[in-house]
Amino acid sequence: MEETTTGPSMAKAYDPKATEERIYESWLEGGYFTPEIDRSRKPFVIMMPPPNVTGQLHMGHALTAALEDLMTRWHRMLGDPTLFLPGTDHAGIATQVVVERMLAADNMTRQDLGREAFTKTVWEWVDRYGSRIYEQLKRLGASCDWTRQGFTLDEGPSEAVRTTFVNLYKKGLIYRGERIVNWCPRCVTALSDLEVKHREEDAGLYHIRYRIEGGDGELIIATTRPETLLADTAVAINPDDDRYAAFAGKNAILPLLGRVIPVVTDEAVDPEFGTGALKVTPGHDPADFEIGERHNLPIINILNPDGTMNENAAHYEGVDRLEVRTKIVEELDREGLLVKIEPYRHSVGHCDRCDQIVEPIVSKQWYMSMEGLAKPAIEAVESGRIKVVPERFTKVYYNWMYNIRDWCISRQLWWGHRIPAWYCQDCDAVVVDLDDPTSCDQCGSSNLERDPDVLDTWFSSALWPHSTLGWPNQTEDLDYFYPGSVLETGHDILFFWVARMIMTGIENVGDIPFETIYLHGMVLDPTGIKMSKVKGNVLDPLELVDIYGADALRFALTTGNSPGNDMRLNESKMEASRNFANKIWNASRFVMANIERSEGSANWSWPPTPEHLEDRWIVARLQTTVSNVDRYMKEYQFGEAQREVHDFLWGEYCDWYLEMSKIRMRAGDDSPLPILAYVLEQTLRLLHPFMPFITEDIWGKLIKTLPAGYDAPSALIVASYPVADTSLADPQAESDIGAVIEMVRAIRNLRAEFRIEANRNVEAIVDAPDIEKVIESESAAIVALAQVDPLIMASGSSSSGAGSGDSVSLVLSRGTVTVPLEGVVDVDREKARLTEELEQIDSGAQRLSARLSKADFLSKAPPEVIEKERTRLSGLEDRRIRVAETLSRLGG
RNA sequence: GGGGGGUUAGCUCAGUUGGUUAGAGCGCCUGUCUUACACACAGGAGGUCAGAGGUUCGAGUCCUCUAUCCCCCACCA
Repeated sequence: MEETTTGPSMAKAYDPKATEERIYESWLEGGYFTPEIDRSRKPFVIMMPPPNVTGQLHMGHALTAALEDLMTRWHRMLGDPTLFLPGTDHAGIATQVVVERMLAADNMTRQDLGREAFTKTVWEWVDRYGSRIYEQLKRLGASCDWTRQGFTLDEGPSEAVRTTFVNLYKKGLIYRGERIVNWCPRCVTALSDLEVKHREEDAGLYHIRYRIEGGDGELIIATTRPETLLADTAVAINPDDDRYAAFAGKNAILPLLGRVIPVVTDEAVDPEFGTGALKVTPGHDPADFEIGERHNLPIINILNPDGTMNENAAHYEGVDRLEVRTKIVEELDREGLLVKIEPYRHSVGHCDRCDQIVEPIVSKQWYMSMEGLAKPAIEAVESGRIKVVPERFTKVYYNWMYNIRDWCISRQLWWGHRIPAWYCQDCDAVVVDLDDPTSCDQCGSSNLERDPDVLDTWFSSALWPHSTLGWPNQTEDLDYFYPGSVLETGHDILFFWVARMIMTGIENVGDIPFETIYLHGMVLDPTGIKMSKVKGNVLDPLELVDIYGADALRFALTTGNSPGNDMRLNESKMEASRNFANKIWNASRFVMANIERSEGSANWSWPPTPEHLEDRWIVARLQTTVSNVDRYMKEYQFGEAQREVHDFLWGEYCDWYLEMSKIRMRAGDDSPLPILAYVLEQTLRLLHPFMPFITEDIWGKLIKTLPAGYDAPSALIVASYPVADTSLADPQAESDIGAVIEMVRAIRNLRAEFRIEANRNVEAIVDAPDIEKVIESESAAIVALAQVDPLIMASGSSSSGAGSGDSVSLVLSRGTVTVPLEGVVDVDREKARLTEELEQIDSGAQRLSARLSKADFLSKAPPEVIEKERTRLSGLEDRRIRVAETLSRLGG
């Protein structure tokens, strides 16, 4: 029997676990995630940044998914054909490192397995874990088109990679060159500049003696990497440095090895730094490499790929370079060649993936020439064809793009897209083609060997917006869905990914890949530190989903979210979000239980016409909310849009309208019910992009209770998003109910202040001539909500009650309410309170009248502002009179 | 060395064409298990919007400087 009052299938608290999976299944069954190509409509397209194929969902993914799904669902409800395309990245180094680690547990290396067996092992790994991240995205409610999911190593994207490589090679924009690169000795591969993270570290600045050949003097050089002296091929000084001018053109003798090396002069040497003399190591320092080129210096490489010294390092062969540093310093010291070691803090490059210190080495790698590609990509943003949200990141983008350097795209890995270049073993030809060549196109030899390297994993990511749609083939998808709408991602991969997509998109397809770039901030832990596995401060999104529900996690991630701004996530935000979900649940339970209790909805007209003042009020408030949400959504201010819905639902619908409706229904008037249902129905639509599961679940229950003529989809996900109806705006109702609310609050305030027992009603005398009718028509609400009994209108009574000292009056913006409280009012205290209020009114009025008497203000401020201020002032003056009257009645 | 961002209530943060007395959540204080919800309800305290100048009739919001924290980029050994 209790069930009839609480709804048959609704528990007292919302249970996400019992709901989410079932709802997601229903969406999949409905096929709502797959758009229908409709040439008459512009589609809304988001490509999800592909997570690592063997990865696990972390908070960054959760934020990405929440924001992207929010936009996707909103556009779907706006009626746009909507594509949210999911996919995964083979993540070259990252994945290879994981599998290598697994092998290491069995004391195996990838070399033990060999290339073929190793890649097979990685593929097994991918087969095993490749769908895990998809399952996790589904748990968050991401409404991705799973029929179009992609993987960077799939046939299509691979064809795109090869086509791009071949095209750019033939245009001369991809080339092979021997130059200095960042080398990770742990990953045993070259890295791009972006994959090197610089970090300040305390180290030493070693001052070493280099004797001049012929015994006439010495040069003392300062270095942070003394071990590289083994590869020195010169010493350099600034041409204008008088101190060392005598040494220019002479030879120095390399310490320990005794090699004779020239002393060269070069502008790059800063006389202010260290001693002003520089050891030149073209093989292991980028700046030195350039000096070497200018002076034709030989290049010596002293490192093996794994970071140990090679045969060029004499007696240090086989020893790791960091160990050599210690040893060589000892040796120099023994030989009297070490002058001193200064403590020195400088930035050291580390591998982005494994954090090992990277070493610059000279090696032959493949490069992509960037300047020409960057130009149209810069133009696309400058012209506004691509919009960046927030706008400030355009500056960061330009800075990088204008100073862009060629991109090292080859990696000495096995996991990835193998470079489609063959080297003829009988001549020096390089064959690059779409199809695997069988013979050399120069000499005809069939003795070809393929380049062993693979491409940087970001090469395939860069093609993502078009490779997933079928490019290089002219597919219907490519034609319809390209360019995409929004590229949403973290600002940390603006260069790695976003900039490169723009460049390759324009190059390959001839058009920008997306119209808007939305960059979100980082998710920080409760103390403001970026979450990272290494630091162990990660909150696991899936664990939070288990505890609070997916809706609560998504809602928490978009609470107060502002584009580009980092945000901290903590449990209290999760709780607040869960509580909000529960609030909706219970309000819905109330509405549905009452529909069931009454005769049902068969006789309702739909949508209902609000007639009662309260109904007109909540419907008008709904319109305001709808139009605010619409504005915020269009401006990508999702945090604000969400707050708008939250505040309306909790602060107006639940706190006031629902409470007011109870009073009418208790009196046997069920006319609020259609309005309750209607506003709830609209609010569920508004809220759906932010909390998809619970809104869909309630929707399914609610629409069953609506009248037969009700016409809307059975699934909220494809219902239309509310549009503000200006004919329902009602400033009068907003103002009138606003006055009623103010009055109820005033009386509650007095009750609390004077500790009136909960069950004791008070008498209230209302003096508000201009809204007397409103108060009378709302008397039932005031009586019930403020526990007033009786409610006396001052004009209709002798106002005798208001004359006694044992009463307290509150002056409101549109009237006065007086509550006689015999025996509880401290007259002196009350007088003090009123006096204080009078002072506040006076100071406010003074400020206002000062402003209003200024000629400048009157002549320069817009008329509506002046009018507003005038109204305010007259309001204050009214109040002042009423407060003063009350005070004088108390004998003050 | 360059660039960007932050500094608003005890805490975490909103506040986007400059315009009433600057908001929310959490926390705190006082009441209440009032038949939707104690994951709740009612009431309350709490802010010279980092500091100093400036522009303006009017500044949390625009400009300059200062302090402080964070992030990014950069081949100075």
